[in-house]
Amino acid sequence: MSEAEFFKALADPTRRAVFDRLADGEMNATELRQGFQLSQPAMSQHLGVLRSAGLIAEQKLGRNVLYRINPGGIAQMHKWLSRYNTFWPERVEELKRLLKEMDQ
Amino acid sequence: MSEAEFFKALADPTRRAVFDRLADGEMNATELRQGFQLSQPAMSQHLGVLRSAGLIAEQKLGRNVLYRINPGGIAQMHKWLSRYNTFWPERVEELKRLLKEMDQ
DNA sequence: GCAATACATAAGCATAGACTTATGTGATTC
DNA sequence: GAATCACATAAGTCTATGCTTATGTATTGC
Repeated sequence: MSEAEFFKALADPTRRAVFDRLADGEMNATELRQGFQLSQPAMSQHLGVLRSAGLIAEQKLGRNVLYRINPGGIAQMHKWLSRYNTFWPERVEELKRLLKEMDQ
Repeated sequence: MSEAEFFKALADPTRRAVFDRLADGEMNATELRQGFQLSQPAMSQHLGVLRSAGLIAEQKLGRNVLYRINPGGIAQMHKWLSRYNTFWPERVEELKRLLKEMDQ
């Protein structure tokens, strides 16, 4: 996993959609493929890229493989972004929003 | 500027380096090219991509064009990332850090 | 154990993208 | 106003990438 590999991984719209779908809950490759007009190998390759980038994690369960979001990947992105915090004027508003959200 | 075009724009290591360099202060294309082993058109094309993605802004000054980071691009990235805040365990720590930083 | 299932891997193809050289365009300098 | 400067744009090349079909490899069910 390189420094900012997640950019290349998420540059593809299909992989973004997969990632987004996994955000709703862990899933195996076959379930993930529902709704996508994609061959099984294509999905497998996409999952491989997301995994190499550290964005998702996998867990073998029998002949199935369960995929889920890897929180570390999210943290990586936040870390990268934090370098540019000074350029983020909405920062204070966002903080307020997050804090309010956390109080619920 | 599409939904998440910034991913494709920053998927390229050269463009990330350019973006990073602009974070230190606004610069024109010729100054930006210093230290990069790149032809002038290549740099111009990279800047075009970053601009289309909404990551940088440009300002014509005579025959020079001054480039700078577009804060809106940073905000866009944060907005995209915020969808996955629930997967970010370091979130609370990060918030604390930001708040402490803001107090200074 | 044999067929089926759930995946990964291999190989090939077609398009996208990053680069080059060549050229165009507007601003400056003399 | 002619040369120069600071860029953008055009066109072509080469590699990366996303897809396909074909095949390999565990695991499960009967």
